[in-house]
Order: sequence, then C-alpha cells, then structure tokens
Amino acid sequence: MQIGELSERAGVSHRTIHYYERLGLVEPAEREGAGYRYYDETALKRLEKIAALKRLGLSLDEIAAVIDLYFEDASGIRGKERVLEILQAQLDKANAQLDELSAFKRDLENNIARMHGLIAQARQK
Amino acid sequence: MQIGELSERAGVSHRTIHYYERLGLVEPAEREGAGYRYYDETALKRLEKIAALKRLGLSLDEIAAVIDLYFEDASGIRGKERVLEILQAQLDKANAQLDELSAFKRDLENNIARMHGLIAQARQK
DNA sequence: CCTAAATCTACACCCAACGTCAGGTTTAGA
DNA sequence: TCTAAACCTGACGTTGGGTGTAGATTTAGG
Repeated sequence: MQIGELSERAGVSHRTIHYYERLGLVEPAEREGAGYRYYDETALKRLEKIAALKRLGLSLDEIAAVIDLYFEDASGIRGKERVLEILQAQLDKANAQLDELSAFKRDLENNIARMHGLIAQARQK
Repeated sequence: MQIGELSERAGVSHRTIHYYERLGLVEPAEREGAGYRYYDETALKRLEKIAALKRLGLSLDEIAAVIDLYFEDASGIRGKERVLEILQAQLDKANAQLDELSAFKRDLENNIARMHGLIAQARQK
C-alpha cells in the first residue's frame, strides 16, 4: 500500500506520516527504486497505536520510546529492566490519571444534575 | 497577595499568569493605582483547577469555556442549556477516556507480567 | 528619603506537531 | 506513448502554550 492509502486508512495526512518517519515512529516496509514508500498492515497498526497513545497524553517523543514494545518480539527486547521501568512508570501515570478522571466525572455529574434542577426551576416560573 | 506569591504557590511562572489573564482564565481581585496586580485565594484555586483540567487533556480554550462553572454562583449562570451541553460533552469525553485508559492499563499490566517472566527466565540460565 | 526588589508592558523568541507551497519525479492506465 | 494522478523533498508558515528580555515604574523597608 502506498502512503495515500495508508494516510486515508489511518486518518492522518501523508505529511504527518513523513513527520512521524523522521521521528522514528513508522517506516515503510520498502522503498524500491525511485523512492516511493510502500507500507504493510503493521504500519497501519503502528499509526493506530500512536493515535491511542496520543489520546492518553503522551508526546511523540515518549511514544517513540515505547512503541516498539508493541511490535517487537518480546524475547528480543534489549534492556528488559529498563523496559520494565518505563512500563511501570506508565502504569503509575495511568492509575493517577484514572483517579483524577473519576473525580472529574463525579464533579461533572453533580454539575449536570444541578443544571437540570436550575433549568426545571426556571421553566416553571 | 501579589503575583510573585501567587505564582510560587500555584507552581507556575508569573509570565504564565499574565498569559492566562489574556485568555480570560484568571483575573486579579484588584489593580489599584499604578497597575500592580493583587490576588485573593480564589485566584489560587482557579490556577489549581486549571492545572487539573489540563491534566485531563483540555486545551486552555476549552478550560476558559467551563472554568466559571466552578466559581460562579450556579443560579447566576447565563445560558444554562449551553452550559449543560458543554458539561454533557465533557462527560462523554471523560467516559471514552476512562474506557481507553482502562484498556491501556490492562495492556500495561500484561506487558509487565510478561517482562517479569522473561527477566526471571534470563536470570536462571 | 532612598534604594533594592518586585512588578509593569511590549515584543521577540521557543518547541511540538503539524500544514502549505513550490518545483520536480514517478507511475498507472487509457 | 503519454498524461493525469500520486508521490518526492525542502523550505517556510501556523497554532498552542508558553518563556526571555528590555526598559520603565512602583513599592516596601531600613
């Protein structure tokens, strides 16, 4: 698949893919002859993973540091202790985020209930 | 309290406070005479709320749209339906984020377990 | 009363994460 | 074979969220 199809399927522009390539986030499976990039399905999966990690608030640099975990053969990963540290740090962050998000959600629900009350009251008069 | 103390207590630079002021996020309680800004405790609370909302991934513009909910008297809020819409949208977003975050956490925990296994195995040999 | 520390405004600059534009090359298909 | 559509690179522009700096003013404390 060429960059056009990949970008469409992944929902990002081809310039974004170029940019990600410079950061080491995705690579074409092949660049024969004159330089057209050809991708396989794993490229799509990488882009989807990148999007997911971005939604969690990771920067592209942070993503670059961990994305291979999701695609390398685990037995081949060098520096397993280091990898473990990174994962643990991310887990801690995720837990903190979960707590904060739950509290925020409760807050929102309270505010929504309050608003409903105020609106009903306003309508009645 | 002057901007120096506020910035120290809130953990942001005074330049950031100026910047937030331009965006309508915080205001000094008073600017007498020659223009020094004087703040009260609610300014600090606003800055803390802003930081919390940022951690949830809201942009400063989005924060500007909702922060008054936390400090205005609810009965005085204009456009309650609009406010309700915003809150509901944020709640939906929060729920989606919670789902994604939980899945990410499960992923992480699996990877961590796998890493522990691989490390134990490597040590044994 | 005087001076050092704090603050003021305004403009410039920074980084991340892209988008736009220009000019040139390549490829697929009629 | 030839042309339109897709692709390439490189340079520059943009937006969000700030930071740095300069030069002037103000204020608090000895």
